[in-house]
Amino acid sequence: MSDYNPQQLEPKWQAKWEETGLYRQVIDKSKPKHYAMTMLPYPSGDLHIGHWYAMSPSDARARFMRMKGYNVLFPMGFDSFGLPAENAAIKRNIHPQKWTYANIDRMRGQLKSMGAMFDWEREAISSDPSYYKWTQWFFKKLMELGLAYRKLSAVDFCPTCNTTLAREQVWGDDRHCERCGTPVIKKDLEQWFFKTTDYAEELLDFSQINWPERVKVMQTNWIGKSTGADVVFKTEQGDEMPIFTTRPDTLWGATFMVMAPEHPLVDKITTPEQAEAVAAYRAAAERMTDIDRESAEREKTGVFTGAYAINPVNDESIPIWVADYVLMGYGFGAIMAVPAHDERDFAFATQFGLPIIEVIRGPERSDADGPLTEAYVTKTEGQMINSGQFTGTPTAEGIEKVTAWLEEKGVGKGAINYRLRDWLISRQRYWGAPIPVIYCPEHGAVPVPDADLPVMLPEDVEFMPTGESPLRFHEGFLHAECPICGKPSKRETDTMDTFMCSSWYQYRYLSPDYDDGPFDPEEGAYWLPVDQYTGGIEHATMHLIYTRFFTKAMREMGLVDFDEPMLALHNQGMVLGEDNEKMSKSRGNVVAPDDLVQKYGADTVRAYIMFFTKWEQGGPWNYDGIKGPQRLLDDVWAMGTKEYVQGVVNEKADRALRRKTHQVIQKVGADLEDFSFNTAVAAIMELRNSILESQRRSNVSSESMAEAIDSLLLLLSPIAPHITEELWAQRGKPYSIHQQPWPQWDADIAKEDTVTLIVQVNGKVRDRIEAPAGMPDEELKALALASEKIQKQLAGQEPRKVIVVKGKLVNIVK
RNA sequence: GGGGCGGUGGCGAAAUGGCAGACGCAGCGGACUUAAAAUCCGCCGGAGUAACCUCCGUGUGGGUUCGACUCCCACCCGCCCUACCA
Repeated sequence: MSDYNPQQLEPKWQAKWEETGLYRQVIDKSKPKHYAMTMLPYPSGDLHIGHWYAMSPSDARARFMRMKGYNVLFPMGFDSFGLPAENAAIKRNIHPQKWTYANIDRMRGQLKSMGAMFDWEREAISSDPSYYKWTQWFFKKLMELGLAYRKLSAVDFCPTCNTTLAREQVWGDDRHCERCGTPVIKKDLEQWFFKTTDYAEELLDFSQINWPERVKVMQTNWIGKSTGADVVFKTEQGDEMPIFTTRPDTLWGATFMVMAPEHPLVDKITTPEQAEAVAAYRAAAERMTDIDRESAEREKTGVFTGAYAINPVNDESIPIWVADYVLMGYGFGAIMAVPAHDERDFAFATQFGLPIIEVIRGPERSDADGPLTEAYVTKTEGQMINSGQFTGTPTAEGIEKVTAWLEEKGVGKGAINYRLRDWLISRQRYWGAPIPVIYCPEHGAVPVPDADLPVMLPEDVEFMPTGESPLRFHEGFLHAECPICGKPSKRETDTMDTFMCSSWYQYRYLSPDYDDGPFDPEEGAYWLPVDQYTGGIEHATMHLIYTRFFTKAMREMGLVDFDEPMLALHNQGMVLGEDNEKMSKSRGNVVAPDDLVQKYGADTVRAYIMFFTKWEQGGPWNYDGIKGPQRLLDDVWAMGTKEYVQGVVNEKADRALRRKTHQVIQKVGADLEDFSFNTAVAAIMELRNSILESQRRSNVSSESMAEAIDSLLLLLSPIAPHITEELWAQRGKPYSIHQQPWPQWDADIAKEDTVTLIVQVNGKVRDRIEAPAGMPDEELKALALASEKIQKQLAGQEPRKVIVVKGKLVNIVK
């Protein structure tokens, strides 16, 4: 028997798998398909332990499904456009392309060392012209559908990355850039957007997908649906001033109006006396960052415009103020303020001495209580007061009745608002897919004809952090002819958000070389949609919303006939450093998978990753802990290579080993089914322990021993694919273990023949009695009552009640 | 402020409302060894006890139940998301 040497046998089997095309995944209509996908990496340079943590359990799951009889597609690729490549170019004078593709080569090699079942012939690389041609084609299709448009607006801009960002890419309470952490600033720019808001309602519908509750909640909050009414106020001069409110029942309590500083009507309505103050306030608001503006703790600021609006429900004149707590980007950028029933309005009214009129009253309050000390905001309790003919109406009913009445009067209507914003996809960077548009002085924004796709990224550009795309300074790229009239025109020099590339990669995997469309429809008809997606929670409101939007848009394009891209989703957690902190080079707590593979072999690393914590939970790495799985594989190697010498067979021991074997087959299958990798490995360890004991005692038959070992190898093969393949071969079994069916378990063999009956008195365990399995409840009860210990507990008392839990437990209530 | 997730031995963790701590790491004792590592055997939540055993124990306090780590309510702590969205 030679020693277990993963460094030698892992590359050997990886080569054999490649040579024999073991993981080539092609259409096979005789089997049910299973499209499994794990989020693709950005080629940052090195595969880190987080990639292993995300990918190797996904691989084990895909392998398990394959053994269960599915034809499994499990592809891999690279999300290879993006800022780090360009930053490397600026810092170290390496071309982004060179940097990216060197990293891809390196990481592909590292991925192969993992021994995953990726079909590399389906590899998709988003920065390949053959890929981004179709990213550009999608852009054009979205334009055709009216789902892409260009708009001048105040957008989020990262001064470090020198580019605009989508709303989803601005994070945290200080509103920083998702990539580099710099607080963003606002800039007025003309940018391309996708109309994700067109699908807001559909995106709230999760009925067709089995996704984690957490992700659904995050997306739901992000989309932020509010139901209420649009109400048209008029200024005294007669300008219409629509507002959105979720509380039309509080209209009678509106004591002032507030407009966002950017509101277009501000200039028009401001009186000459107030003009200076308003102009100063607007200028100050403009200079302020979003952090200042959106800090909820900050005291409310604002300025009176001198103008008044007419409340359509009672014709009262109320002052119009400008304040930055009202945001231009939501609703109409103007609100009616009801200080009695809105915390923000209450704070503002208090600050500026504006009147507070109560129009909703709960049962616990009366006039004797004096003025309100805080806003009363309940939507479910209370009834309307001081509200004309609606006085006395309960709140919930009031909302409906007032809305209907507004509609009747023609001054408002029921309305829904979403917090979701359209997706800003323009980036002022080089290393991305160019937006395929030419600006003609006569025809405006003209899409590049299909025949001219892809719009190639030129290689010879200057990398300077100017805040504008380097493409703008590339004369050859910039100048083009209008596709319609041929007049000298200029190309769009912004590139697309890389989330655009990753919104459709699951389709490109199907046929990465296909050139008649984004994917081969034949492949699509078989494999789509993705059955099981896995990845980190951090993409809940970015990638996972974008890709859902994209699939819905692709449905409009007639490319797919389903509504959701990924039917099931499972999120893994995050591996932390040994110090329980997020891994980072500066903290020096980074775990290097290459070193671990070098030292222990990929199988041990995989097994430990799956064993050390609940997958969705994650947690700190522990270098000592890996010894557990290491010993497991050492033991497996020993039992797989050593000849078992059968001694005197003990029937009971023999049955016990077979029972354990079948119990573990059942357990591991169920655990892998629901991503419970840690308990699956633990169950395999239990089987290992039983086998070792049986070997020590030599008291089981060779057949039972062989069954146990062969089963263990099969159960372990999705987790540790190399060692199991090697031992399978050494045991004279046919290549490959990974093509074997998942072992069957037999309920009769798995069944215990005795049970430990737990006897409780008043819920406390007082005795344990060995009893034959399958004893009727009545007999169990008798057995329990006959127990000496129980008799002592009862001390002659008659039990008040006896509860028998089928075949398991008797609880005697004194 | 709002929403979500979590809190179990020294550590990572297990437990369809039914024996809390499976499985593993570390530790302790022993065997082997000149010695160490590796390996093997045993112990391993706390308190008491020579021992059999007994009592206590799943963040805290209540509740439901014959029975609660598990369900309900309130609170404390940690992490994540969100944050003047009218």
